[in-house]
Amino acid sequence: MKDFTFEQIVTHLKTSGYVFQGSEIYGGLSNTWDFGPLGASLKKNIKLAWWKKFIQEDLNNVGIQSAILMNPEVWVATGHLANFSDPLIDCKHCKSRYRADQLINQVTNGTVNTDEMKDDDMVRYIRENNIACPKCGAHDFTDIRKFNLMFKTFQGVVEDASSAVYLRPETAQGMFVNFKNVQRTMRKKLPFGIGQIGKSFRNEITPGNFIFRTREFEQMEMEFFCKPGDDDYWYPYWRQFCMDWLLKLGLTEENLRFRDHTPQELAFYSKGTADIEYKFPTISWGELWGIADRTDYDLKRHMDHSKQDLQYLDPYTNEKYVPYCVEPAVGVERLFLAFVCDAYDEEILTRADGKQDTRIVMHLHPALAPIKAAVLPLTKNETEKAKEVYAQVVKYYDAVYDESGNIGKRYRRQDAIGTPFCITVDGDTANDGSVTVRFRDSMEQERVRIEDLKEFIGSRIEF
RNA sequence: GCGGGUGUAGUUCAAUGGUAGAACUUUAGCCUUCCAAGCUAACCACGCGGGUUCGAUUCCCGUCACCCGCUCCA
Repeated sequence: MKDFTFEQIVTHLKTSGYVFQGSEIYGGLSNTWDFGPLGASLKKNIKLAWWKKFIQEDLNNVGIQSAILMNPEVWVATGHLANFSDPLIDCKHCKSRYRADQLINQVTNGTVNTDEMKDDDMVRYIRENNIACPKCGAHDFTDIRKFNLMFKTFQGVVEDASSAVYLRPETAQGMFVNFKNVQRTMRKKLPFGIGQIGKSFRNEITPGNFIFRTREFEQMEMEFFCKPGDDDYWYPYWRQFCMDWLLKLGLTEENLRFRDHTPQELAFYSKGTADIEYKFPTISWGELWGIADRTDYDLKRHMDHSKQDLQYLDPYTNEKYVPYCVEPAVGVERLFLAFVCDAYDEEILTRADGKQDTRIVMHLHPALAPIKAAVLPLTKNETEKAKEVYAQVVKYYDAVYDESGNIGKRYRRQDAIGTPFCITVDGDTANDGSVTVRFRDSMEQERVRIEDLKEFIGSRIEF
């Protein structure tokens, strides 16, 4: 029924104070985006909503905030330092780009084990076996160019190898390396989860689709630890929990689906991985949320490399074991985009004079709306009273005050940015102490006493 | 990174080898007063840097950014 293009929605976000191009006055910087006042508020609300359901309201779970910069050994342990760099080669003839290991695997049908090969070995293998470009058949490849997906920088004043550090490519490792700290200080028994929200950085080869894939992004991840075997219960549990959360916040069911990874797709350490995908306008299905059964892979790797014992002593059975872990990981910007795409609508209205005009409305869940309420004096006679009401409302909720233009225009402005409630102060307000609340979605109105506004709004932004 | 396309006010579109017009938006005022009305003003642009030229927004080169295709994933 709704049929808008991705571009339409992006334009609206850019022109209404949600998202700006990064470093715009300097001509921008590729694939960087800044969040304006509304975008920052929406992001904040998404994160609050996640934290509330996944951490605050869940007896088992706790939240942390770990450092972006970590000891580089962490990335040795996880394999990011070795494997996160793709060995890329280009065909000089037709300019196609391949991953050297995949090219060899493809041509040899996997009979050659590239895992053990170094870059030079692969280049030599390609040359000696006269491997041709699958596209154009030429035998003219560039050397391998390493493309490490981790951002590298230096800590301290000296830029040498010993001071190299990396911006984390995922927040997960902050949870794994703090497993013992959290378990001990919070006196946690299995099962329990550690969650966090924070920025991650990946030097993606191909970012794009607006804020869908960027090199700097924010993740909301949880590592849920349980007894080996119990993951058979918890993996589907969290898989469904994440979906329910999205539905509760108003995403359209038809635009959501699970995509379970096939056995061939699974990372070797994973017992199961499911993506929750969202159907974006124009760009269609894209991954929103990954829920993975990571077994004991990460903790074991860290045990090996750190020489620390990360086993859990089960107080009921006195068994010692390395917990299994289920990880729901979601990108904030992607969620942002999904919520906004789902909420965007243009309605055709017929005006009093018979002319038609278009109302842009963002039907965001009130819990997510960047501005909860706009306080509007009906005429300039009510500005003083309206400012008083505004001062009361803004103590509890994100609110704006607007007195410019006629009342209908001000309603429309709020519709376009997704404000669920407009509070209109009129001539009667001073006498009866009440205001008109106008609803974004239905455009209906209700009279509310000023002292009831806090509860009135509060009960409607709950989810 | 490679190939293809695009680049004029905040937005959507014009025009032009002699430095740009409009609509909507925004701001102020009048009028009206519960759904983008009307009137009067104001503000605002040739992505950036070179070259050719007496003169470049226009032609050429480079660069930057965005969009579409090849890889990855939240």
